Order: sequence, then structure tokens, then C-alpha cells
Amino acid sequence: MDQLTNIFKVLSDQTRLRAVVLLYKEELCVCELEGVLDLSQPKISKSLSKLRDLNLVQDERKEKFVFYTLKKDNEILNRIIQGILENLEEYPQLQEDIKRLGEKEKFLNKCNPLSIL
Amino acid sequence: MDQLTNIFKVLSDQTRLRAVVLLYKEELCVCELEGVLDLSQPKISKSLSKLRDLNLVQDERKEKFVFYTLKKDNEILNRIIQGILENLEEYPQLQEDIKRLGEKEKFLNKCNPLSIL
DNA sequence: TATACATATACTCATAAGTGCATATGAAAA
DNA sequence: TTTTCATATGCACTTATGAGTATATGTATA
Repeated sequence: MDQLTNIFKVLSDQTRLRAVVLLYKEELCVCELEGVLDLSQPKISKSLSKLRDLNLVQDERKEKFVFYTLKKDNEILNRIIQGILENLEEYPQLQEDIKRLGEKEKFLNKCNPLSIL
Repeated sequence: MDQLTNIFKVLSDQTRLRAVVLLYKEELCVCELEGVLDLSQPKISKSLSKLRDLNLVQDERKEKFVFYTLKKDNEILNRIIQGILENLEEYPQLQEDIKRLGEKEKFLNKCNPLSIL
């Protein structure tokens, strides 16, 4: 039951929930998450680290960036996210996040404040 | 999104999760929950109070006892519990709890230690 | 092999959350 | 109207958690 309650705990934080929803849709690097969610780098990194602890996420380095994907082998988690996605109208923030996924490339290489035009 | 993360937070505690699953199956009073889950009265009572705060539960007094039921109007919550119930083999504790639901009457009027035969 | 840059982690702090025990509340029964 | 009994709440304590800032790590590029 621990595995179950741990999943709920992970989802009970807004940052992590937002990240999980995005990662369910596509692979993203820390940089992109930082930009799309408009949150600090350590905050994103820590969130991802908790997801990694629970084995909910997979990471892979590609050149300069580390890309994360959500593992799709967790029945309950899949169900939950699907439930959320089917009722997105109820969650404007998540809706907005997903919309901003379209501009994700904008944030690649732009995570450093100094490099923002 | 707060409502969502709050639901996850509520479910991230073992006591509350166990109670929610039982209350999804049937109406129970504090006494019965105490017996079935084998936990202290204040612990049960506090768990129920958090569920009440989130409007996930309904209470009704019947003579000496206060009976609780889970409200079935929360899409996401329903889905989650259904998901759990469909994979009960993975959660022995919850399975055991549900089994003990059969003996629930045994605990009515027996919550007071002094009245235990 | 230096340097730059993306990501991870450490540290401190403030706050929240769970637990156990004692006690308050309030309805029912005597 | 007093007593009993089911349930709720308060308090003290301990641990967990999230946030921000600074800094470490490690790969890639110059």
C-alpha cells in the first residue's frame, strides 16, 4: 500500500503534478520544464528527483540536456492522468501548461537568465 | 488544481486511504471503522474530519452512532478507488480490511475497551 | 585541459502534518 | 436531569516537507 500512498503524496504537490502531466504527454528536459512551468531550476530538479525516487520517470541525456519521460507502466498513475486529461476544463492551470508545451523549444538553451534576449 | 492536489494529499495517508476504500463500499460508523481497521478512535475521527473538510464524505447520526458514507460525486476520486478495487491483489492490507468488513457488526457497541467481553 | 553550461544537491529555515493522550461535546437512556 | 457512551477536539511533541539560495557535479565544447 506504501507504493500507492507514495504516488498520491507525489501528486499532492502542484509542481510535481504539473510536471507529471506534461511528461505524460511528451519527453522534456529540465530546461523546457523550467520554461513551460515558469519555475526555478532547483524546484524542477527536486521535483524530478522525487519522481525518480519512486521510479515513475526515466531520464536520458542527449548532448547537453537531460530528458525525462514518464514511465507508462503504472496502472493507477496512468488512470489518474487520463482522468485529469479528460476533464482538463476543470484545471485551467494544467490546460495553460499544456498550451505552453507548444513553445517549449523557446526555452531550450534559454534557461540561463543571461541568455534571455 | 488545489482541489485535485488536496484529494491526493488526503489519499497519501494510509489511515485515510483505508477508510476511504471501506466507505466507498458501505456506510460505516466510527466504531466500526475503529474495529475493522484496528486503529484508535481519535485517529479514525481525525481522518474522517479531514475527509469532511474536503467534502468527500457525508455523516448522519442514527441513534447513538454517527455513520459516514463516501460521496460519489467526485469523478477523479471514484476513478481512483475503482482502479484500486480492480487491482486489489496488489494491496493485501486493503484486501484484508475489506474482508473484515464482514465482521463489522462485531464492533458496534464494542469500541469501549471496558465493554469487550 | 579549461571553460561554459545544464542539472543536481546541500543547507537553512519555516511550516505543515501525523501521533498519542487527555478531555470536551452532545445525544440518548436511565 | 443525571449518567453513559459515541464521537470530536485540543495540546504537546516529533518528524516530514517545501522554498530559496548557494554551490557542486559532470558533460560538452573551445
